[in-house]
Amino acid sequence: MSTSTPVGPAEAVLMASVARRFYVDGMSKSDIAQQLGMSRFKVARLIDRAIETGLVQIRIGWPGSLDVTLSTDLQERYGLRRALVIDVQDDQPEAQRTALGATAAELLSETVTTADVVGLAWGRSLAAMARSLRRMAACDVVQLTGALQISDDSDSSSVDLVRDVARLGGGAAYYFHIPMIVATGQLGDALRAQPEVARAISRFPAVTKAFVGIGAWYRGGSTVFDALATNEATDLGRAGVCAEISGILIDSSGRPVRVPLVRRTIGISADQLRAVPDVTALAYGADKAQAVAAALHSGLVHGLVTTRDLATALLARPH
Amino acid sequence: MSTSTPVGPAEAVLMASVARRFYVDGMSKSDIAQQLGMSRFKVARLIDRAIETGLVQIRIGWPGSLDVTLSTDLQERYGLRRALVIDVQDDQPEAQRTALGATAAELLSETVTTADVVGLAWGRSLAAMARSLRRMAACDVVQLTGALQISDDSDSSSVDLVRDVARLGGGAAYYFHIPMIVATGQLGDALRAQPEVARAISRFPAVTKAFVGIGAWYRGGSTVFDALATNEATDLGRAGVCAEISGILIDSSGRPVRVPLVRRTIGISADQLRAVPDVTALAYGADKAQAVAAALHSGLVHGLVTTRDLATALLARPH
DNA sequence: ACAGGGATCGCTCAAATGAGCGATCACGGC
DNA sequence: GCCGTGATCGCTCATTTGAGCGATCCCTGT
Repeated sequence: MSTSTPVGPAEAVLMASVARRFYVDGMSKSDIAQQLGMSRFKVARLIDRAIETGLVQIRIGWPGSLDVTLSTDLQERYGLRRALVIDVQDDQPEAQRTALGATAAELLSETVTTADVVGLAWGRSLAAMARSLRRMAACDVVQLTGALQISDDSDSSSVDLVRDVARLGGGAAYYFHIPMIVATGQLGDALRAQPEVARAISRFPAVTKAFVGIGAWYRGGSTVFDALATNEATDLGRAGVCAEISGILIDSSGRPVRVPLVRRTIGISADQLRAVPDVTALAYGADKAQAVAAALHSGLVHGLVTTRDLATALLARPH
Repeated sequence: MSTSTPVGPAEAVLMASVARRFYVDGMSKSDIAQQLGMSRFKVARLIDRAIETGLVQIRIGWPGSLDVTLSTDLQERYGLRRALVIDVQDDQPEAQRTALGATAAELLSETVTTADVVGLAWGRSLAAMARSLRRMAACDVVQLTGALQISDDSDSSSVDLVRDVARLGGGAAYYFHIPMIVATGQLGDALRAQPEVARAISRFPAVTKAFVGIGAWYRGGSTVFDALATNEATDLGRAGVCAEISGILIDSSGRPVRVPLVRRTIGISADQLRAVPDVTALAYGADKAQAVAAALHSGLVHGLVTTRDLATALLARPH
C-alpha cells in the first residue's frame, strides 16, 4: 500500500499527463495508451499510482454552504436517509438558525411534491425555514403540534407558520391556534376534540413528510422545557427525559417516556409520528448533541438538517 | 452540457455519498448501487452530475515544487518527451538556478542507469545540477564542451563538474580542462587532437543521455556570447544566430548556423548532438523564451527543465 | 380531465477495465 | 560467470462500465 519507489519528477509529469487525459478530458485508458505509445495496463497503473502518491487529489465538497463530507459521515454513522450539514462560520445562534432554515427550506422545495402531505411541528428553526421558503409544491400542510410562546423571539409573525407555508404552494392548510401544553390532561382531551384540532389530527395518518425540531432537556434547550415550571421540568429530567421531538418526550436511548405530561400535550404522538414515512429534524448547537443523538436513535427521525458544530459533536460521540 | 436543474441539498449529499464511495473507497458502481438500493445507471448519472456541477473536483498537481499542469502543457505544445516546470516563487536568478538544478539532479538520478553514458555540457545551470546531485548510477560521464569563464559566478568549484558527477556514482569520467572558445580555427583543431580531448570526443557517439544549457544571443543570455568580443557577437546575431545549445549556434527556426566560430569551438557538434538519443536542456528566465523556442524547434532537444515564468512565456508564443 | 412535452429511469449490448498469470529484464550474491 | 530474487510488462478472461433506446412518470397548458 505504501509507496514502494519515491516518485521522480519525470514520472510525476507522466502521471499528471495521463491523469489529466483520463479525468479532465475524459479519455478512455486505451486511447491514452495508444496516444502515448504504452500499454493500457501501464496507463491504469500510472493512474493508480497518481492517486496513491497524492498527485491526483479528488476533492468532494462545495465551496457553498453545505459540508457534504460531514453530511455523508453523519448519514452513515446514524443510519439516516438524509443528513445536511451546513457550513456556517458565524456562531451566533441567530445566524445559525437562519442558515439552517434556508437549507431546510431548499430541502423542502426539492423533496416535497404535490402528492405529499407535509407535517410541520413548532419551533424557531421551523419558523426560520418557513421564512426562507420561496418555492413550494401545491400540497396539504398539517400542523403537528400546538404553539408555544417563544421566549426570545421578537418577530412573532411565525404564528401562522402552517398557513403561510400552505399558502405559498396553494395547498390546503390544517392548522389551529391552541397552546402546545395545557394545564391538565382533561383540558388536553377537550382541546383535541375541538373541530379545527380534530381536523388536523385526522390528517396525521396521511402525512408523508414531517419537519420537526429537536429540543434538549435543559433551560433554553427546548421550548417545552421552558414552558414548564422549573421543578416540573427537572422532575421530568430525573424521570429520564433527555430530549423532545416535536413535543414527544424521549429518554437518552430514544424511547418515548410515558408521563402524565403527554396527555397535557396537544400534538402528534410518538406512534403517530412513527407512522410518518419521512421525518426530517432540524437542530443546531453543539450543546444539543446528546439530545439529538437520542432522537436519532429513537427511530422516529429519518433525516437531519444541522450545523457543523453539532454534526462534529455527534460524530465525536462514542460508538 | 449545462446544468438543467439546480442542485438541491438532498441531491448534493447523495452525490457526495456516491462520489466518496466511488473515488475514495474505490467501490464499483454496481456495488454502490446495490448498497444504496438504486440502479447502477443512477449511480453513474449521479457521479457524472457531481463532476458537472463541480461538487467533485479533481485536482491534478502537487503541493511540491513541480507544476505538472504547465509541464504537460509544455510537453504537448512542443512535442517534448519530457518537460519539468518548477514552481519557484523567488524570482532571484540565483534561487531559480538552484531550484532548477535540484530538479534536474532528481531527474538525472531517476532516469540514468548504469547502462547509460551521460554527457554534460557547461553552464551555471549544469553546475547547479551537479551541486544538488546526491545519487548517481555508476556510469560513464563525458564532458561535451570546453569550459568558459563564468562572469558572475563566485564559486568556481564547478570547474570539475564532470569529474565530480562521475565520482558520485563511481563511473569513469571523460573530461578536459580546455576553454570552449579559442582564438583560431587552427588552434581549435589542434586542441581537439589533444589526447584527453580526443578521448572525450571519441565517447560522444556512445552518449545516451545528455544534459545541456540553452543560451540566448544577447549580453548575459549566454556564456558563449559573453566570451566573444562585442562586435563579433553582434555580427553573429546579424548573421542569424538566435540561441546556443551547449555551444551549438542555431538560428530562430532552430537550424544550426555555419560560421567560422564553429571551428573555434571545442565541444560537441550539431550532428553529434543530434545522434544522442536523449537530450535534456536546462533553461530559466522568461527573457530566453525566443531562444528556447528555437532550441526546442531544432529537434536537438528531447526534454526541458525550466521555471514557471519561462514556461508561461513559451506557451504564450504564437502557434 | 386530458393530451403534449420533457425529464427520468432502467434495460441491452458492445466497449472498457482490472485481477491474475507467465515471460522478460535488471540486479545482486556466490 | 551464473543463478536466485524481485520488479516490470503484456496477455487473457471475467467483470465493470457507458451510449443508446424505449417506457414511464411528472409537469403544464388547454
